[in-house]
Amino acid sequence: MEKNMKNCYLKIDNIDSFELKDIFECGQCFRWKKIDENTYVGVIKQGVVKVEKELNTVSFSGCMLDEIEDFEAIIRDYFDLDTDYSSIKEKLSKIDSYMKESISFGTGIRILHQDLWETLISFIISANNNIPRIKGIIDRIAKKYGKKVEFEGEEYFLFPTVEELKDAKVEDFKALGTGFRDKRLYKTSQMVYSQEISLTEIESLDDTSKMRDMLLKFDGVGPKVADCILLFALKRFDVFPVDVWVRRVMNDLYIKKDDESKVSKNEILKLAADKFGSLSGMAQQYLFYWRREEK
DNA sequence: ACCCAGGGTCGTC
DNA sequence: GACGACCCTGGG
Repeated sequence: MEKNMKNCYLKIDNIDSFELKDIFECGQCFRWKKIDENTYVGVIKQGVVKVEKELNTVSFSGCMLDEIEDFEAIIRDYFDLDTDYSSIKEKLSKIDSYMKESISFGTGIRILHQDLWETLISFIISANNNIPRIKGIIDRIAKKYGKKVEFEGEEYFLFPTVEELKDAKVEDFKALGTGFRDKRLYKTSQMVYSQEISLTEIESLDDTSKMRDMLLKFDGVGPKVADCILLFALKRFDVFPVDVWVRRVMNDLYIKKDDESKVSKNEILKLAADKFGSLSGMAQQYLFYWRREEK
């Protein structure tokens, strides 16, 4: 282990609504790896974390930056442990039988509270892309620019800080296999570094639509990516990111047009707002995961 | 070998 | 406000 890292450990008993597969494979995050059914290892902002679940007990073993003071606080925040998912699921289940079924499928989902900078870059990469490739690109960025951490005999790389990524040029991004997203990643990195748009300021806002307006100023951030950032990094549970899968599931279940590409986004958003209201983001994750995983 | 789609966005008309 | 282009990779 490196000198400026330290080992941390936390065990939580009687945990509710917490299934590893549901949390890590519902499409919200890209840096968690399955070791076996009961074990995942991932890289978060402050270090490498191994999560193991046995019955209703979850343990977290971390190799974390020395500067962190409260491992438990970091874990509780990242895994959204202070939100009552039982009551959310209960409310959503009452809406209709489709919600009930999607929730019973993804009953252990939690919306992670991920780092804003990392989420911004990750979801710019996600545009017109598939999940395995997105993961590969992020891994290569981390390996080239991020800090190396050794944990249980394996090498991991933290996602690079703004400072660590500021010298990456368009060609550097291109060389990592980002394709046409190279310019967007470069521009956005520069905008963040120069504080042309301040991430700290975005985080300090409480109005969701003002946050969205600021996010939309970054190159490569359109409505869908902005909503994903709002949901996965800024804990705005009222947003409803619409992608091909969500369009598909919403059309199949509720709108029922012959050609799903003819369904307007506004139609979907209106329906979601009416049905799910302030819990739209949660509903979106259950539906997305259900539709993608369930054949 | 060929075609298609993937957690969309951008530039142009 | 609609429409095509876009890097690359895996799967049919």
